[in-house]
Amino acid sequence: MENDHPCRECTLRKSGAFMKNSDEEITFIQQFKTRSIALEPGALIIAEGLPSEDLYTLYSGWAFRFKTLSDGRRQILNFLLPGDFIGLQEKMADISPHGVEAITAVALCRFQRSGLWELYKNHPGLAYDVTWIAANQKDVLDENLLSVGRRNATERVATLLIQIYKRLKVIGIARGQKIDFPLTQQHIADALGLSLVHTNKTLRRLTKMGFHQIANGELTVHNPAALQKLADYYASEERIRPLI
Amino acid sequence: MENDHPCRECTLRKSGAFMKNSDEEITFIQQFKTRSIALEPGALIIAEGLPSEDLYTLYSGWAFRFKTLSDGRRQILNFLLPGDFIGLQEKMADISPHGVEAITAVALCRFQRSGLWELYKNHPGLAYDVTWIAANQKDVLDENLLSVGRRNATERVATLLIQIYKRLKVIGIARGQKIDFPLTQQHIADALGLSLVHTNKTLRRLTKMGFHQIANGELTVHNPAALQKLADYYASEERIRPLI
DNA sequence: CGCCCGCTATAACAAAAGACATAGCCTCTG
DNA sequence: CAGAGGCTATGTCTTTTGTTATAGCGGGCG
Repeated sequence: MENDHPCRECTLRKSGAFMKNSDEEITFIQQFKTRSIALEPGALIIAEGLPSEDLYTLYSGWAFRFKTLSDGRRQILNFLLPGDFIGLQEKMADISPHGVEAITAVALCRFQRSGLWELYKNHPGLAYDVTWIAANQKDVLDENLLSVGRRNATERVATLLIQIYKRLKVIGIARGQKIDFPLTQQHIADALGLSLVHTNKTLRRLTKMGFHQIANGELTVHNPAALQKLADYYASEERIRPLI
Repeated sequence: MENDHPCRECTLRKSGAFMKNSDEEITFIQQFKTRSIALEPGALIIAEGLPSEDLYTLYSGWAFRFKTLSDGRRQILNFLLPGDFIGLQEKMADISPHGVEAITAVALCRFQRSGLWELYKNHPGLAYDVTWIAANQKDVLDENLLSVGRRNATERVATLLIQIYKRLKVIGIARGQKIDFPLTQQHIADALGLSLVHTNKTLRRLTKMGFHQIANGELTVHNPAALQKLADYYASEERIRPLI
């Protein structure tokens, strides 16, 4: 499996959504990367409460981070899309305080834990990028916390749809107003702190009002601007970000 | 105001809750620090949606990060206690996606924006610490998102009380089962995604059940273990963490 | 080919949380 | 020292969300 996806050829890198790295940095990232991994839909990438040795970049597919309460209630913390970095906090704390699960089939670039320190010592630019990524993930969580804490069900669902739509658009895997959409209503409910039934009703309502349509694993957003207004969602535009 | 709190003498550093730094690192931090700032209760430290130039460490007092929707609904993202680093994400994105407000009188150590790059270039250990801090803040947000998304009102309030109690205990400013507690019920409501009235009723219920008492700006936790169980809150122990 | 299972859909009812109204207490201030 | 304003407290009623039950659709598999 080695070098099946050389970083220099990385299609994500070529999408224009990510910052350019120097040749030297790409060489280091390539060497830092130990292998590629392919996993089935539903596979557990990191188990909640267990030590986790590795760092990953999600190369393709969808995944999510989650936490559960002892009686099984589950909260999805955020969705992971291509280009997202996985495992930062686990790296820092030995035991992962949350799990990570694949939604679709996913491809991951795996990095060795020990290489991180060398990255900090010899590649301050990349080190800065890692912090950038961590801070960015925090912003995403802030936005989710605002949704779950203060938006009603309709606004929450609208926010989720528009957020994902925009994230996919930036990395260039949207097709006009259509995107791939592998989430089940249960995923959406768990991410928004709603029950499955109420999520279903809310989605139906939005569809009836003409905002969107979900069919055959595809989401169509008919009027992104209107949806955004309904959601009261005006986060700053997705910016060009680092890719490790 | 310069050097009114020399880092080498920092009482936080001496509390044992934070990682030791080398002499050289402390010298750098001292030089990185431009001044100390004292603010009144209620002061706005960082405005939502405005550029923010600076980085801070909260030296004493309480503050909180927040976001608001356009109609005024406010979500408190997390509370900031002594030793917490402020401004990481703002640094990364020029415009702060959230505000920071003082609850009590606060003292802040201010750092110059430009120094951060030098920190990454010449002090990889400290750079690593900065990432550690960002990742840790993410874990705190994860926990809050779990609360707001999946815990009921009683569990949420219990979680908040026990969390703050433990955080203050670690930095050595608890007095047995008592801690200073400057939060109003409105702060608690805004942090937990509840209405003020419902927060009040929930707090009363917990007090009547004998779990805690709030009076004269002090919180007494009568039975931390029982409260923790009620909250279904079993986050890993607070660990020794870096201090910049 | 038929059955099971995962997912969506919907109705009826229950519970949790929110909204509104009102009151009391305390501190600050003119 | 009287009034205003911030905070806590509590009752009543409304709304939102959750729960339980049931049904249908479609794909995968024995």
